[in-house]
Amino acid sequence: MVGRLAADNIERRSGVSLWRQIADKILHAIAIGDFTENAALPPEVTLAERYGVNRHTVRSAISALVREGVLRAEQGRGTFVLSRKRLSYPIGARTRFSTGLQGQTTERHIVLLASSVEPASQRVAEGLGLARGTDVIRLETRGEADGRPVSRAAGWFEARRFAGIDAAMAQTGSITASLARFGIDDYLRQSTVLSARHADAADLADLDLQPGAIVLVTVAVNVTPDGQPIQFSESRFPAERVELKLSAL
Amino acid sequence: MVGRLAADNIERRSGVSLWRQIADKILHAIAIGDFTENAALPPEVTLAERYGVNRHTVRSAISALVREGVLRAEQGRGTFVLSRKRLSYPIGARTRFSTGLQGQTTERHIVLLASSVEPASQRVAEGLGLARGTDVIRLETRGEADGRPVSRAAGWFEARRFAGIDAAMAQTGSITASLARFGIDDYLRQSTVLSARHADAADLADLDLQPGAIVLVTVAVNVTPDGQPIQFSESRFPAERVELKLSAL
DNA sequence: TATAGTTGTCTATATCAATAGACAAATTTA
DNA sequence: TAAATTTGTCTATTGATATAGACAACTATA
Repeated sequence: MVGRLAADNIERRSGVSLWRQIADKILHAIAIGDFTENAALPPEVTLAERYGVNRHTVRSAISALVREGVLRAEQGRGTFVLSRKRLSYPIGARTRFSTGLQGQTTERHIVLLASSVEPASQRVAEGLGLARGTDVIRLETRGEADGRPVSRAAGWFEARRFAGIDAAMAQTGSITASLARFGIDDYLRQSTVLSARHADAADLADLDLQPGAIVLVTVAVNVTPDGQPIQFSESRFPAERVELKLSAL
Repeated sequence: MVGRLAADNIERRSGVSLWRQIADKILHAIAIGDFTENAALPPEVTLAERYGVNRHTVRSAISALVREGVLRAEQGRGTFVLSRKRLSYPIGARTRFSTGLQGQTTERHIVLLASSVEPASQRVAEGLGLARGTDVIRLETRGEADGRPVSRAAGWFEARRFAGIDAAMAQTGSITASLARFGIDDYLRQSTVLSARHADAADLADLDLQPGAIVLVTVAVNVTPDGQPIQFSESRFPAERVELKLSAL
């Protein structure tokens, strides 16, 4: 059994090249587990027939995925799958980065990329229940699991109340631990809004993606158990590596 | 104020044509509310400068969106926004199609596209807690709001227990009402797994999308209040028209 | 009623995407 | 070892994408 790559479904003159569409299909098949790690892809000629395209077009798709580190091609043998199934990232009332991926990865951590103080934009102010323009601290972070980037997030905190949270984050590598230093032992996810779009240039660089990739975007507010907003965040997840599992709240 | 279309972020030789990327950016800007209905887009020359492309490339993007019914171009005057902000589709313990969109739309309904009886696949069987191969009824539906398709779903029900649910659905146009005929007055969302991918040919046709569009995909299990699985479903939402709002359970 | 600003159309050219065919190079199998 | 299978490379051709420039057509306004 060679995996279930959908029959045709290829759109011409769509603004998306055929090789990119085929690469997406292969990525998706791997992501949902149709190909296990090290499994062989069907030969190029077979794929070309299945999609109704020229063999060279299939080769373009494959070589893009080889560049991305998803496939490995071996002359005379075949083309093999390197990456694994998508990670399942839980989202619920007590969404935490590290605990959520336990069991699926051997190692995970958060890197603080940058931090700054800035006046709250309209949506940040709304989310945190502050006046627009109030000083807030922005933390830019990247989540990594087994060496692969799995999330890219910006978090905003009221500057007056959480002065120094950037330093705490740099030290501890954990939002939860950093908030604990400000007397916050527990917090809940109040709201999450979810959307998807093509990765932009920043996403491509931060998450090590190739052009044309899709990112899942969550915009969320975390509150203390008594309902006080403490964090507004926007996170981006590479759709080809991560799915979101909505857990009971 | 002309709206905040992101500065550049255009990727060349990415497999996605420049005009498609620019169309996506305009769609996104409209979707998040940067342009209100009837607002004028910046002139073509301005957009071309902003993205660092030729005016003709911008025109390709715009004409694609005109074909999609998102924009209206008027010679001598400008190009104007027709579509509105994204709908916000709530997902929670009591996710229901109709009630969820109340207040955002004046009209919404579900169309039954097709139904069939089939042996349960591995994942359907797992979701419903049945043996693989058990007969299940599949209902293919499309959700529409104010005349625009907003969702495309497949739902699976155990055939023995819910014999005739296809007729009920055709009559009532409501899953909730159909389940009521089988003595199910309440049901809860047990699990939801969320992902995103490019729309395939079926999605394009069913949801009236253009190639290159992105769909949000949810795979969910609904259960009775005492935890008995009754429905397994896979839904697809056009990311350019819908965002998902995860509500408290 | 000019004039400036905007979209629409045309021609020409260069580059990317896709097809077609042939054959080389490496690996596995009979 | 020979044959079959599979990936790698090359040449050539066609159509879609993107750039460039010029000017027409229409609208609003000074």
